[in-house]
Order: sequence, then structure tokens, then C-alpha cells
Amino acid sequence: MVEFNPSRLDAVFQALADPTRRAMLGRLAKQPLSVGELAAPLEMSLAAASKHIKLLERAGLIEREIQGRMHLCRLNAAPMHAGMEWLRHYERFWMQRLHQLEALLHAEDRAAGKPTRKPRRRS
Amino acid sequence: MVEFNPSRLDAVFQALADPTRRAMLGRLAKQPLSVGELAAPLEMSLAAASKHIKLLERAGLIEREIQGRMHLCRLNAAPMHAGMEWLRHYERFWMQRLHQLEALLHAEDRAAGKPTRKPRRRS
DNA sequence: CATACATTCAACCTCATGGTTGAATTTAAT
DNA sequence: ATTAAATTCAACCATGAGGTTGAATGTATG
Repeated sequence: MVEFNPSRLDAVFQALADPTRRAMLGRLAKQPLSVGELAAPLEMSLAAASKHIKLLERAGLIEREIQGRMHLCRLNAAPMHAGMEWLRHYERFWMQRLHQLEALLHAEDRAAGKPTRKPRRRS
Repeated sequence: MVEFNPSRLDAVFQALADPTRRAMLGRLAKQPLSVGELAAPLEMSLAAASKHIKLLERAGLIEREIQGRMHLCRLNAAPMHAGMEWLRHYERFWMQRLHQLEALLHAEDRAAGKPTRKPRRRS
């Protein structure tokens, strides 16, 4: 069904690396839209929007149902799962930093009334 | 401290959209590495690897500590957080599909002994 | 000081992106 | 049968990615 090969991951991250395309996905999360509808609010030609859509399609993030002369695009978030899983492997790293920051802040809170004490420095 | 503007998100996703760079991050998750060490296992020139590193740096994903003639690179996963948060907004969509699939499989399991019954189709 | 090492810089190549415009295609409506 | 609408296609342009090579830079080391 859905493929999780590395090149798919490439395509997904690449597709997400553009604000126009992220905005498109955001609107498709509410409802399916035609190419014209997707392009309407954008300050670019229809052809340009069409290219963005093709890129999203290539990444598997949208699916197109051709209804007569109009093409209905609907979100398929599934490929994002792979991206999320990839990121999850790094979650502990930024959590670590956040917790450090947190500890630092609390240490300063505790030191508020007392003679200024700097956060302990790691050996 | 850490910025979460859209262009930063662009840079992060773009940086992740390349297997060479993802591999670099993977190795930096184990330990800090010099530019040369990062480049060593790659089948490309040092200059090419250096460019990848610069791109990762631009996205804030690695930080460079210059120690004499060697540059030590260390992972900074923090900017990935923004990417994760963005993706999280879409999690329910793929979860939805996964649950549908799951339900479908269970329905087929239950129908295994009985006369073939197709999964109910939504109105 | 001379030399080797770690890295970047600069110039170049090829190809993909992101945008344009105008023509072509397919389908719907009059 | 025309005409209008929805979309893509093709050609073009500017810019950036990803790679190369060779020279330049800064730093250790004999």
C-alpha cells in the first residue's frame, strides 16, 4: 500500500519545505478542493499552483480525483507518518534541552530571594 | 532563543529532505564529529560534504565549534521540534486511515468462516 | 621557517525549483 | 456547433542544489 522507502521520505520533507504547499495542505485538511480553488488565494499563476500540486502528489500527500473537467484534490496525510517517525528518533534530544532550560529557570526562581546564585555548571 | 518563524520551518524540512544530511544527523546523534569525520564515509568530495553541513547549520540543526584547525559539529535537534509540531496537526488524519484499515482487517477476520462478506461501505 | 593538515572558497557543470506566458486539451454549457 | 471553463503542457527565465576540481586560508608540527 503505502511505501516507506527513503526516497519517499525525501519527497515528503521536500514537499513540506515550502510555505505555499504547507498552506495548501492546511486547506485540504478542512475539505477537498479543486485545483482552481487551491490556486485562488495564492498570488501566482494557475500553472505555478498546478506545479506545487504535482509536487505534493509526487510525495503522495494529495490524491486527485478527476471529475469531468475539474480535478478534486484530497489530503492523504499517511506519508507524513514516516516523517513523524523519523523525527521521533530525535525527540529525546530536544526534550533534554527543554528540561535543562526548565531546571535552569526553576533554579533561578528558588534563588530569587537569596544572594544571587548562578545555576550550577556541569563539571 | 530558538526561532519558530515559517522560514525556519522551510529550512528544517529542506535540510531533512536529503538522505546524506539525514545520515549526518544520525551519526551526530551518537557523538559530535569534525567536518572530516562527517565526510569520511560519504562517496563525495570534502567540499560537497562541507556544503551539506552548511545547509544543516543554516537550518540550525547543527552547531559548529571551531577548535583550532578543526571544526567540531554537534547536533541541535531543537529546530526539529517545530517540524514535529507541524506534523502533529495532521496526525489524526493518518491515524484515522490506520484505524479504518484495522477495522477492515478485523471485519475480514470475523468473516473468515462465514459466507464472504465485504466490509460495509459508508452510506 | 617550511610543511602537512583541516576546512573553506571560487569557478564551473548539470539539473531541479518556482515562477512566467501563451497555446493545447478536455469537458460543460448555450 | 460554438463558446466558455478547468487544467495541463511547452517554452522560457532566474535561482539554488548538489556535485566536481583546484587554489586559498588558517593552524599545527617537524
